[in-house]
Amino acid sequence: MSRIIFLIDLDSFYAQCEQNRNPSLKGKPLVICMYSGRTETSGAVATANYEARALGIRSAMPIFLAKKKATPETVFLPADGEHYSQISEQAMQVFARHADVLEQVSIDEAYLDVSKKTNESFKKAEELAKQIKKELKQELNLTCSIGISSNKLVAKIAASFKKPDGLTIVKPEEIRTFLNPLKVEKLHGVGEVTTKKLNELGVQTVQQLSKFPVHQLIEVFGENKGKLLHNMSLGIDDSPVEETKEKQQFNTIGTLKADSNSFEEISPQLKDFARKLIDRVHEKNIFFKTVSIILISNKLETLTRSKTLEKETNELNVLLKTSEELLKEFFKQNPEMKLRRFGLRVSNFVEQKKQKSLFEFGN
DNA sequence: CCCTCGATCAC
DNA sequence: CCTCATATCGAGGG
Repeated sequence: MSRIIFLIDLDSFYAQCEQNRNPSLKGKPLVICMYSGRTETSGAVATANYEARALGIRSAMPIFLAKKKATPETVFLPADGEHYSQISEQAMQVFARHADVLEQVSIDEAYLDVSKKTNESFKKAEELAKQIKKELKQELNLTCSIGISSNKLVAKIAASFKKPDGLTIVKPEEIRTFLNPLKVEKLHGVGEVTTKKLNELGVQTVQQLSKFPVHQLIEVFGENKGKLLHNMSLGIDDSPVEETKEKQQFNTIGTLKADSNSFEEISPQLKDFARKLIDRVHEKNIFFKTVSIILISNKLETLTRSKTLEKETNELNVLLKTSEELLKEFFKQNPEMKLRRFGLRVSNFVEQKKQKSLFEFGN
């Protein structure tokens, strides 16, 4: 029962979208930015196209730093999320036509289980991947990178192996050889902190990780992550490609005009965010039980405070009152703490209670 | 098993 | 002086 899994990644997606609606941008370094609105250049890079990456500009980089690296012809544009979402939906529809199961993991990435469609043949899988690339180019003028293997873990790494417009196939018998020489940080879920800890244990490569005693990994990283690291090092990942599921939380966060420890100064933003979240709650016809405030200090520490309600709700007033209380209580405990950013979250969603029909009532 | 909160990851 | 949104884990306390 071997599977064939694709991970498809749309290349520097936001930049491609912008270049398609304004072809004069083609060939130039292009940087798509999330501006925080505090100063002219405060914010971060969302996407840099390959010409901009050649200048050393990377996503998540502060905009002012990107500007230092930019050449005169470099173009900076604000992100237009609405537009990218629309294009993303169309791309996902192309993928869906060719998948047994489609799991969208972000605006520009999706896993496809194509085991049945390809009759478990990697030869057919390669043809299918080329067909998807062709349709994506013809219909939306987009390029993508595709990784193919027998599980999600390896498909994901394979997709990053050659970019942009790449296609990398790793058959089951090639997995160990493919993974062994890679640095541990190539594994999904191994970021800066985990890499540092592993390096301190003398583990740099996936091969070294595979030889490291699993019980010791569990001691250092806990039950779940320890086992996960061990399995990943062996190329083992049985997690299924699952139809994209409903979100379990909504949050929205923004940067304050100036650092503040005043409830009154933050209140307007709180109200604005509460309305935004309630709109989404109503759209999806759901109820939430937990309200959180998200606080980021001027020292960039993240704090959260939350309250779980007695009863689920979808009311603006309840959200407002609860989050206001949380924020007031926070400042009472931490009067000196200046906040740079502030946000709200609703979570712990409950299925909407349907009215029992009269018919059901009697039974 | 539930709640709270911080940490980590990665888009 | 560094965006925004989501999921998952673990510890600590019920």
